[in-house]
Amino acid sequence: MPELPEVETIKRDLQPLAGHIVVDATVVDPLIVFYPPVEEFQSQIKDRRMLRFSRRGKYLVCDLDDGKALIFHMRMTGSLLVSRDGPDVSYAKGIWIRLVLCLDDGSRLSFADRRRLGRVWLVPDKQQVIGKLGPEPLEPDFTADVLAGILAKRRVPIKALLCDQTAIAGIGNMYADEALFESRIHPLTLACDLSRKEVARLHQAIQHVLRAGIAAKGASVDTYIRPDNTPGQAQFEFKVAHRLRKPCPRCGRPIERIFVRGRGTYFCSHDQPLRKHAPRKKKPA
DNA sequence: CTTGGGACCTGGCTGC
DNA sequence: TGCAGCCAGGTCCCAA
Repeated sequence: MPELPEVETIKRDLQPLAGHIVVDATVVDPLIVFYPPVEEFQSQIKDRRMLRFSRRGKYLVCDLDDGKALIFHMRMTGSLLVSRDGPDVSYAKGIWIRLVLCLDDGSRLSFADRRRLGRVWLVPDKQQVIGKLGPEPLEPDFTADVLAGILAKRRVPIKALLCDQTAIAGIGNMYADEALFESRIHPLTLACDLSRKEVARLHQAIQHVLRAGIAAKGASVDTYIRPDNTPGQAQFEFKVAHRLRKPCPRCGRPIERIFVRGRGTYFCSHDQPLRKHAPRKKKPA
């Protein structure tokens, strides 16, 4: 499940491809090309130079020399793979290649996606795709005050809000659970009920778990793999995510799993207690 | 504004 | 052993 640290790792791994030209494109599975229609996609991407790779939330953006942008979203099981010599990656066992871009140096950039939920766009204006995203949690302007502003008045479980891409970009199920554990906040706490102290702790924790995830090159749970076909290591550092019934690193009690807005949520009910909602202030008459 | 459900997908897992 | 059915969760969309 590529989230911000995984997509950031992919982006960094793809930097060597910047400056290369797409000499041919093969859409193996038309389903993943969301825009434009497949024939147009294939003709429009051909002979374009890839200028630079960037990341916005969980989206990977490649600016092209004609002003358009090639955008990928991995959703649950997507990955980008670079192959230079040797057999085509599409022959590797357990890899589901949906799109292959052949580059001018003979290498290939392939989009693989087991569950076919991933998406690829080729658009003149990238804002069409990434325009509604919330702030980047690792940018300097994402301060504790900014986070407090996002949480204020939102009567939504904090876990759900952390995963809302229009509120904050890039956080998904795994890193939301990790950030809430680190800041000792129960996932069902309403966002508007968090104290100033808790918001400050959460802000710290969000940045810490994301940076740690990037440093470990992402978490290889399920199918996430780096473009060079090596796994990330962040899953070994998780304290609660995907650790059902394993001991809490703080208190030793078993990690539990509940559902918050339909999403499996791992946490420690002892270290992340649910306190009563703050009394709602009555408006002066 | 918020919640809930379904839809999209497939392979790994569970249970009979 | 085989097979049906459940489950994972990012995003969108519709209904209440």
